[in-house]
Amino acid sequence: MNDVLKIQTVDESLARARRKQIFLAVTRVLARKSFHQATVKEMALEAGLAAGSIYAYVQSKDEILLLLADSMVGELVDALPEIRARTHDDPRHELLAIMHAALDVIDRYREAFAVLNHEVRYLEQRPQYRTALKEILQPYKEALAVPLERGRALGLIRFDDLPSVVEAVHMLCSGLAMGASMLAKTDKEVYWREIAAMVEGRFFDGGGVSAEVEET
Amino acid sequence: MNDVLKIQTVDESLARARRKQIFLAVTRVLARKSFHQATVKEMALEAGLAAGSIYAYVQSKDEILLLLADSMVGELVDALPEIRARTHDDPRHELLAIMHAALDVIDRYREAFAVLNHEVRYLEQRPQYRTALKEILQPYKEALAVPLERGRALGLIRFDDLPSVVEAVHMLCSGLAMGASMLAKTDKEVYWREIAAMVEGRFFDGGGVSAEVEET
Amino acid sequence: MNDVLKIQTVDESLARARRKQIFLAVTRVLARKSFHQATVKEMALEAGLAAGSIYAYVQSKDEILLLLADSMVGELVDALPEIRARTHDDPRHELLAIMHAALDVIDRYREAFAVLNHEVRYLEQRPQYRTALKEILQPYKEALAVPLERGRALGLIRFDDLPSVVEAVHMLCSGLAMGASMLAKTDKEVYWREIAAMVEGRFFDGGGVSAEVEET
Amino acid sequence: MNDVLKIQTVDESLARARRKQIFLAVTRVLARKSFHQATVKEMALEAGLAAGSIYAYVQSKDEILLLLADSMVGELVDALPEIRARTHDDPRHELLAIMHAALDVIDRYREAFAVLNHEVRYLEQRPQYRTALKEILQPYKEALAVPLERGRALGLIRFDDLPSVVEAVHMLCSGLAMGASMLAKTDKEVYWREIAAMVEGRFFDGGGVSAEVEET
DNA sequence: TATGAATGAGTTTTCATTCAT
DNA sequence: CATGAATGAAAACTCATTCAT
Repeated sequence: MNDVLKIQTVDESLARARRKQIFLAVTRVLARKSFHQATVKEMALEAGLAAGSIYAYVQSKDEILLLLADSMVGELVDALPEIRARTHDDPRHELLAIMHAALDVIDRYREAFAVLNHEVRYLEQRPQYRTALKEILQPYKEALAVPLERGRALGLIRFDDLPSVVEAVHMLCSGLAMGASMLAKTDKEVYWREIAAMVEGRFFDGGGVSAEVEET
Repeated sequence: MNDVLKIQTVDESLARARRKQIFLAVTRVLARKSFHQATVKEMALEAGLAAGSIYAYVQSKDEILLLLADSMVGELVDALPEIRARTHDDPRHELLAIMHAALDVIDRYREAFAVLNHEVRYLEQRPQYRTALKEILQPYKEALAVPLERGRALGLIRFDDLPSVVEAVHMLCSGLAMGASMLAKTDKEVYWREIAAMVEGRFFDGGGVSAEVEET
Repeated sequence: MNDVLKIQTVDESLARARRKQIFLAVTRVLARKSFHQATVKEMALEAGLAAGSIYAYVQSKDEILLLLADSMVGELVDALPEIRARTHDDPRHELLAIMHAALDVIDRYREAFAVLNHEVRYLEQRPQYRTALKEILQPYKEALAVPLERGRALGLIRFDDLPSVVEAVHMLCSGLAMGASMLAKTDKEVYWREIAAMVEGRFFDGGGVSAEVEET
Repeated sequence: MNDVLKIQTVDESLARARRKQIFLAVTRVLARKSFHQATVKEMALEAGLAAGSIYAYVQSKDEILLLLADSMVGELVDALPEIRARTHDDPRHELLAIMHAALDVIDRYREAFAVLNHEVRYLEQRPQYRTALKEILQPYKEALAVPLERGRALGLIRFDDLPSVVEAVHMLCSGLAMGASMLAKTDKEVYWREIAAMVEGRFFDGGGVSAEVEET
């Protein structure tokens, strides 16, 4: 959980549970309605809270979007240790595994992500949200940076500006995920396999890990 | 202009002009704000109309989205005669040219299209809008069907279900356009060239018109 | 037609026809909707006029109610010569015949009268309308006054304050008409017959009854 | 309080109090203005609520009319136990006493009733309101049915179709009340005495309870 | 912390009225 | 006089947010 969303909490673990509750509830609501059609009350009730109680975890309706982003990044970050253990410090494997994990999260919370992806445009126009979002995405971007940096150190990949490469990888993930969500299940698998190959080719000048990725 | 949006006006040419005014105004507003942040009043004023006057051309705020779709399809349809003249009944050329024109329209009204693309999900949940949208998109889909049908007649392309191929082509266009809008100008050109090749390969099993398309 | 509703008119007979048109149209509309649910446009169109044209005959929506009253009184007044000829200056006959004619008019334009009867409360709270209404009803009340006065001159009826007796007779008519409109056709005939007897008894034979009436 | 008007409140006793507040406030407002001239805000403020708060107790402005009906019927129903105790199961006494109580309620909330009586026409054209109104009036009509049924069982009164007799009695009450509201206090007493006699004569073929009724 | 009634600013929408043609 | 597009004031209604309990 990111600092941005920490509000005075006596019992941090309870708060964590509540935020998860809210996140899942909002996800469910967004499968039925747009963010603007959905009311705060509706989301609170779906989360098992009273109308006003959600404001103990979020300062405004718009901040619910930040909570969404934070929760998704949280799920991804939780998966990192296992990924790192599994990929044995191989930067190529690690990058692809992280991307795959990201795609999984996005696909799992498809509607919420779609909404988030759309609303982010307008959120970013307000400095406060721009900053908050940046902070929330930080751990995710750092996770992507690790294998990229190591790959550069090992001479497997060449680039000057780390942030922009990270950004490119991220956009690739979200773009793909959104595109993929329009396709049928089988196509999706094929699609991702191609993507893996493409990423590998684009960023690492060939290699052969893509075949393994799909199994994960 | 589609029947769906005809309201009460007798002087159709005035109404046509007003709708265009509104369309352009809304496009401008959506470059600044989300559809839900923007008020009807704001859009009306931007169009040079008084707050309530927009309701002579649209029955509700949501119907403004239909007007957007209708106007975009209108621009595309207006370009068809020239395309048909230029492509001399060559189905491959014609299909690609229409797709290119569609991408142009989408790119020209980028923000409006992004909004439309997002809101359509919710619009389609309401039967009245679902029907209206279908009617509005009809001419565009028919335009795509023409070269596909002719291609099939000439044995250049093989498929059973026309509507689903049309749908696939359409999704390709809108998906690409949305993806492309995230990229820089130069990348976009490359992107489209690849697309053209891909479409050609996918739908016509090889050929060589993609190079010409990009010049258009 | 009463002065109150005369607006600058080049051709008075055309204007008269238009007012009748409007009156009948409004009557038809009020059979379907309440005065407040009905729009000025709707009433104008029903009368075969364009939305704004009705304002050449009426200064505001509320004034349409005056037009209604004026038209009804007009129909009654038009019937007077025939009534007078028929009743040969017999005050009892004449009074009853006028009341009957009034009931006919009210019954013919039932819905319009019901609306008028309801709205009059609020109309009368505004001095301008109070005055206008008074003027409009003037000819009708004068018509009632004639047989009453003659009856008094002939010693058939005794009262001091003419206006309050007229008012009482008028309230009897409108009250009866409204009550009668709830009853079935046959009952109505019986009802009116009883009324006629009652009026005659009350005003012309009863002696002391008239004294009570004027106090009300 | 009828189910039709139950909205979202758990604390029913608070809601009950609020509805009474609103009822009385609206009654006061309708003494000054027509239902259509009065704004929802005005009625809410008169009830000591903020502009939007009234919508926690009523779903639309029109539903305020249902609340009026419901409150009036409520007052009548509250009076029933006492009436039944007082009339010792004498159907004639009981029917007249209920009618008298109904007339009292109508007279107490004269303006509100007049408005209701007028608007009901239009309300009943919409099925939802028609049903709701029926439900609201149910207890009142049942109350009238009791003595009528018992009277029939005792052979004091003869009829085939209970509902239409109930309807007739109800129309008598409301018609009378509306007519009576035009008259001065003293006349009213006389009027009611006559009514009682009439009802008794009409429904019970003679008897002598009318004299007692007026004292109540 | 949790609740949910109350708030009132903000939006959509309607429509009586005006006025240039 | 007639028209009907345009106006904009006014109203109903919604709902994010607050706060006393």
